[in-house]
Amino acid sequence: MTELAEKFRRIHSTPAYQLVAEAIEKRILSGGIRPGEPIGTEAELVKQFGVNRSTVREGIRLLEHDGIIQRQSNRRLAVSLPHYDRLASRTTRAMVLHEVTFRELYEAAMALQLATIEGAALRATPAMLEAMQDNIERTAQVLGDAAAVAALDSEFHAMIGKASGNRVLQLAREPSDLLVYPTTKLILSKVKEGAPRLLQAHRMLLEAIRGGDVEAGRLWARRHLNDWRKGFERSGNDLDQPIAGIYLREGLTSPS
Amino acid sequence: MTELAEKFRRIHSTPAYQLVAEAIEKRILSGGIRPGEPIGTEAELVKQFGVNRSTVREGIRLLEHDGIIQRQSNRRLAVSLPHYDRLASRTTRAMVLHEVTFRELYEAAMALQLATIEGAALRATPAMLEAMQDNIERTAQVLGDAAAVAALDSEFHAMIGKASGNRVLQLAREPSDLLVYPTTKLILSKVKEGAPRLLQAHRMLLEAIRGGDVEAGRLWARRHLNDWRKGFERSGNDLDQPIAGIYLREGLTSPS
DNA sequence: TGTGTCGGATTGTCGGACGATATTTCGTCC
DNA sequence: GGACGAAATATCGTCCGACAATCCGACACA
Repeated sequence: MTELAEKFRRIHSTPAYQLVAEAIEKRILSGGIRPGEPIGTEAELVKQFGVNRSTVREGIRLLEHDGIIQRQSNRRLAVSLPHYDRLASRTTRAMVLHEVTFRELYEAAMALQLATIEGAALRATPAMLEAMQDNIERTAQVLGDAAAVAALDSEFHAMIGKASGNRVLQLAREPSDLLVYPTTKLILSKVKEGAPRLLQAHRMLLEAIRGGDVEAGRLWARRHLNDWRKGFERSGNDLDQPIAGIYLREGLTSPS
Repeated sequence: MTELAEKFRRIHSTPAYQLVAEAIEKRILSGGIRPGEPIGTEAELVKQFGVNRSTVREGIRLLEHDGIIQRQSNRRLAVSLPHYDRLASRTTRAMVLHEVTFRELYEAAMALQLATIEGAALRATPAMLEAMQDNIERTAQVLGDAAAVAALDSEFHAMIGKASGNRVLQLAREPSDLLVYPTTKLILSKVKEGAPRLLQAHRMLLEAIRGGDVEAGRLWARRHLNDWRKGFERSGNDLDQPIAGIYLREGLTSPS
């Protein structure tokens, strides 16, 4: 090959449907259309952009998929706030495909939990505390049922996330949670003393949050997650295995 | 209306294009088709699913948008690993729409930075260290240019992320980084002593990582981010303002 | 070996169409 | 005049068929 004196930028023509999506997205992000406001029917967009309806449809599908627009009961399109679940499940998918290991998950979850607990201890509202208390009571009543306890555990941690009052943290945590807590069911069904320990940890966490005791919160969060790790290993799993296997076995969590 | 004794679950037929997307996605996630392998042409998918090409196209657009399939030079569709940037920019977008505040960002970034530094101190490879050293030297040479320093700062932190060897952490961090570091430019151009302090922090961080000194790493990461916060406030901004404003003013970072 | 040409395959875009639903309009009846 | 129900309308999901642009591979040619 002869050496190129001047390198040319790679030619890249953007297809029309992407331009449509980007145009709408830009308008939304810049605040031109606020969440809840209608975005116009397909026919109107066809007229405005001067492209075929098929093209418009391919474009809006992308935004719809991202959750920044939504069809309301009218069937008309309206701007909406993307819900966390949606993003989390995407990220989770990426993690599966990238074959990240449980160790990576554990490490990240630890950092995020500690920060979340801290936020919750400082900012939890009485209503949140009450909801968590309720969750704990329900957990106590189904202590023998691994699946039920796992589900309540997941709910409990989601509550802490909400109570932290930090949506960035919540957004960062959710994908990991989506992977960590499903394995809890697996662990609880194999490790007998798991459920009582989990309940005890939840109780102490709530107490710490209620008292605004950051240090106690961090301590128990650490213990709680370490319990998870020990249980994970004791139930015959290796922290360095990729998450894909278990994740698939447990079934995909597809939020509609 | 007569009262319904039994409430029926709301009927909800999933549109065909979504079914197409889900079917392909499931096959990919379960490992049926590995990254790099072709997925078939549109015509083939039309035959297999028994729906119209328009419908197939709407379906594959979604997966293509998520980055789990890609068109290769053949124009044929192939499975691919979703790149982090793509997810990060989605998440960033969500943060803007949800009007999260800089304080939330700061808090989350702090937790994630500390964890990342820790991982990097334990696992950074010589090649990564060298790249970081190079970044520092380049930074020293453009110390007067706020934009250049900010870009190199962003690069430096991306390197730490990679060096941490924890992809979950990286995935969690990237969206915050995408929002924190752009504001660095703003800060550096208003706070004179910012650039030298930033450089100093980078030097100490690298030293800590090189020496595997976790505590020093955490210390300097904390200082570094606190500098960012102080600079942010000193340049006339309020931590409790939503990120939307500045983010838009600085322009959208649209990858690809 | 490197270059022009041709045919087939595939995609991006288009125009038009139909049935199913939800919304609106409007006439009827009290 | 207002409530009610039916008809007209709007909108979406899906389908069909079509065309140009582009890419790939093969083949001839220098």
